[in-house]
Amino acid sequence: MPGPIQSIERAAAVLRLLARGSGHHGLAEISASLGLPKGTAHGILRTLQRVEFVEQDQATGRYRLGAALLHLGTSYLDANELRSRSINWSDTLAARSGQEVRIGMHLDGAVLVVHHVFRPDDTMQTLGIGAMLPLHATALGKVLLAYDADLSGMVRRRELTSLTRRTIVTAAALERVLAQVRAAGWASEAEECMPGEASIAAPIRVPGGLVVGAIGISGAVDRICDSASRPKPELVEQVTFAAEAVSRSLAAGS
Amino acid sequence: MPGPIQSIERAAAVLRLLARGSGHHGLAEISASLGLPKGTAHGILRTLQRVEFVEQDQATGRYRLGAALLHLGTSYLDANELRSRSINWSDTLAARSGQEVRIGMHLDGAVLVVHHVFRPDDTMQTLGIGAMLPLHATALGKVLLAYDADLSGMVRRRELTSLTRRTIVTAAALERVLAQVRAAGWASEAEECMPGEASIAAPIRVPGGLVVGAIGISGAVDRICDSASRPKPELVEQVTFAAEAVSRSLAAGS
DNA sequence: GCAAGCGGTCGGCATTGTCGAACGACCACC
DNA sequence: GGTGGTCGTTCGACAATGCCGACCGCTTGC
Repeated sequence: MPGPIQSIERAAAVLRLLARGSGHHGLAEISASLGLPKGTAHGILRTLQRVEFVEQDQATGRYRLGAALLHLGTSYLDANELRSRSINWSDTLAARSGQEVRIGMHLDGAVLVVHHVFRPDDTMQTLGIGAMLPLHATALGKVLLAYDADLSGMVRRRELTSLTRRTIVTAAALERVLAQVRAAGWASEAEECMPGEASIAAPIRVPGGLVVGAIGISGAVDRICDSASRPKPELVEQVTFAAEAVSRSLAAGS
Repeated sequence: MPGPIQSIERAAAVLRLLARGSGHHGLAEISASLGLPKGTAHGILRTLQRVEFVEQDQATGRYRLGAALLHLGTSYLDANELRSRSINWSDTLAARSGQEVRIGMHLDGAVLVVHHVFRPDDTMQTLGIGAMLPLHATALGKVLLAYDADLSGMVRRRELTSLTRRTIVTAAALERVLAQVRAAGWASEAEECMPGEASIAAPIRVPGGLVVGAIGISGAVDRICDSASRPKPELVEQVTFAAEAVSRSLAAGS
């Protein structure tokens, strides 16, 4: 792959940096974080501002993400085949299981949520589309790791951040779990990401077997697991069924 | 404002182009649309692909938007003060009026929807966050036009596309309506955007009076308007009240 | 009141991206 | 089954482009 364009890569790095911390970032902070001279960083920000990818706080002069990105993000959703193919089956799965449903795919060392169906009974839940979840502490993430050797290799070299007392933090333990996932064809997690919460997920494949995403349910531990702290078999069956249905739908469509 | 960076502006133009049409675009089409040599367009796309702002269809070689944009879009939402300040009042307005509520702001000659509350009774509605609505055919858009001279000047020089039989298509008629909006402090629309649908909106201001957004309700014509085809006064009052509440919240916070 | 930090500006230098032509793969149509 | 057209991609020479570090005016916090 011949030379990528430097300024565009830098602009993307600026946007990624602004996306972290969800607050306002100063020019000095940005240029220091990326190791760029102030003048260079300012030129990039000035240009991103012109195209409304970045906004500047009039009072403080600090920078934040711009409105044009919101429209680009939803335009991506409209064109995303994984999402459009899985919407119907997600609703079905949510109704049958009585739990909230998420579709995730890999992005940048994390799980990107591309679709989210609220739990049928509950009303107020925060919209999760576009959120990033940890790979090693969610059922969705374990599925993506289990079927992507490059990805699991990358994660193994990284520190596994502990989110609860139950989070898997050693590479060896994670590898054992991933082997189980590959053997079983589905993954689960109980209180490894959030106390009191558990989840189950299964892989979505394209023809040829490549795993492009995962579908899963999540909810209170006592709703997802039985008395022996094992995922309820009927829920596992519902999730794997939905995953296969979406995979078939991806294969059929185009 | 000294020189913007050419390649970044071009990359942004590519992304905007890909966002239109929601489908897959070929390299030749992109380079032709932007008036760039094929080689140059390819370099930009190659770089955008590296940072996952763009994906390429393995089979056809065509390009589409990438997953990283989804996360940037939702990160923008998290940091957007207009949205966070208006969430509570939007829920209240939806409950009182019984209609769906939208918060809009100006982006690139259109209305960008930054928040959306479903109609309380109805269940299945498509999520509207991130959508772009026409300025001249929606109540939200009329509000934004009425209080932004630059914007209304820009729109006046543009062809007003007709969406229904009732859409305002002449600059003179639009200017008359905008004067009424300024006089009344709110805007309405009936079947100018979609047959059978009507809407009411009012401006959201920051301290100093600058209009930064609009909040409005929309629904079936016979729910929004009375028998004389005029917006129901009690709904107008609820909308303007909500708009002022959000404006006060913006003033108080930060 | 001073100094340290901020965001913003400027202009010389050379690195960087631009550009048009050529390449191989693919498809569709004679 | 050739064959023309179109697709995405590569390459290398040129010079226009964007990079960079020093400098400016301003606010903020000692």
